[in-house]
Amino acid sequence: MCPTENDLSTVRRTLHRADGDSGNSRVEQKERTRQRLIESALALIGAGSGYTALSLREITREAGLAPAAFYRHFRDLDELGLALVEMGGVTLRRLLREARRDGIPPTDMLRGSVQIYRRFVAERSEVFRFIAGARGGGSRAIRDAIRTEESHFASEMAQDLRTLGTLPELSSATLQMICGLVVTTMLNAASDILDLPDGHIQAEREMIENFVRQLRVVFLGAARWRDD
Amino acid sequence: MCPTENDLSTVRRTLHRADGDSGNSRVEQKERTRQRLIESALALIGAGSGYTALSLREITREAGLAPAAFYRHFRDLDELGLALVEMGGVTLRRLLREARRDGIPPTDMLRGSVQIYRRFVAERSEVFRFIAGARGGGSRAIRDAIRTEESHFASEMAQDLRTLGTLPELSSATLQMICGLVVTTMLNAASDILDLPDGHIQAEREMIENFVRQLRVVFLGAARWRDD
DNA sequence: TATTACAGTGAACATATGTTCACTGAAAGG
DNA sequence: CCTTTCAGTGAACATATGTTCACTGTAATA
Repeated sequence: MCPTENDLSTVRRTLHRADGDSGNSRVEQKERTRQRLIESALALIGAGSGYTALSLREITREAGLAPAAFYRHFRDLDELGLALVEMGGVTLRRLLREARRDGIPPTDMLRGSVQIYRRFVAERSEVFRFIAGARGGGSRAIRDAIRTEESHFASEMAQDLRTLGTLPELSSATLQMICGLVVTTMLNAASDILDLPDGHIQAEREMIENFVRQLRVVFLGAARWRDD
Repeated sequence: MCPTENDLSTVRRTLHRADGDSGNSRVEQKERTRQRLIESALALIGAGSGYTALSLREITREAGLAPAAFYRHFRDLDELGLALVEMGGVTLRRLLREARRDGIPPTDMLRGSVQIYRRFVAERSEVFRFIAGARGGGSRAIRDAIRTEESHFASEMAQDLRTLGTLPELSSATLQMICGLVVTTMLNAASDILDLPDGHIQAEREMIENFVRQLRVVFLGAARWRDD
């Protein structure tokens, strides 16, 4: 009856979050299985099947849940897809952050950035697989969401170039246009890299080299650009 | 009863190929329904559903055939997909041919080419929808086939630039690399154009303008490029 | 402590799918 | 003319899918 008791136990549960992993409250548990669903979807994508080939039952099976449980977290597959898009967005943001933190190699800044990117694509390959697959394939809503995310990424990149003092005479609009070009080139390269027969490091080298050169062309053109 | 009668009718059918459409022989008939299957697939893609969402039964239904008839023409859906890729290839070749025939507008050759391209995308929208959708989404075999087709297209384009005398100081390898960049930019633009909410011609204008500017950056960079 | 909210279950449903098989009818060819 | 070939049929199959519903146990709450 004493009102403090329940408060205390609640608090205890809430505070114990340090040991075990990350909480036991009801909402936390729910959030955790939601994440489990998302990660199961990513795992399946990583295991080969494209996003469009994904089925609700497959995902819940992978997550160890009954099919009906899916509806407690997402209205339909597209909603799960949108969560994946968002996850793709944070991955890209992390990429930028990391590139910023590492600082740009003094001489060959382009090749350096590409190396970081290459590592990122390899490490979070499922995410890039998803984006590459759903960018043209998925439902309308998902394609739009991906486009939005790409655009945000391009803006952030333009902002970074600004702060870095690269291409100082270009207008913001032009910078944005150029970063858009860079982004599509990046995503296209990711898709190519992921489809490389593994082992053939020579083919990978060539592909990366081609990628670097394409970016060089873009920045060469950007430096030459005159707004009017 | 008279033996000539059958022969005559056969001959009549065979020779009459001029009127009606294109023949009645057994192989011709088969080829025609094969085409019907391909076009049904394209129609379904045009009507919204992505290539990966296509089903054998859906296609035969659209074509007015029993599901089992499909196997008389393709081993599985992927084989039909490869036929679609090839069709995409000839579409791109036609694009180049048409651009060549029309001749390049003296002053603004880039904007002119983009206009031709825009028209092509609009007219054969289903083909471009398919390519955009299957480029990242479809099965491994199909993605590879599309990549091959893109590469051929890039080569042919490089060849054209050579004959046209554009960028004369670039090596063939460099030219190929640059055309590769142009091709991915083109396909990306196609996918963007096709997703435009129709009616909004202002949005289309901006999108095309952005596309033109991106290509301008690429060619500006190409002109600046020095092989070493 | 008794009540409520609700994440997850398991069974059932209506529908779709790919693939098989023996078949039919008409064109092709000896 | 008689036989062979073969594109297309229609029914059946095993399997998959999305969605529903009444349910159960347990955490939250009052």
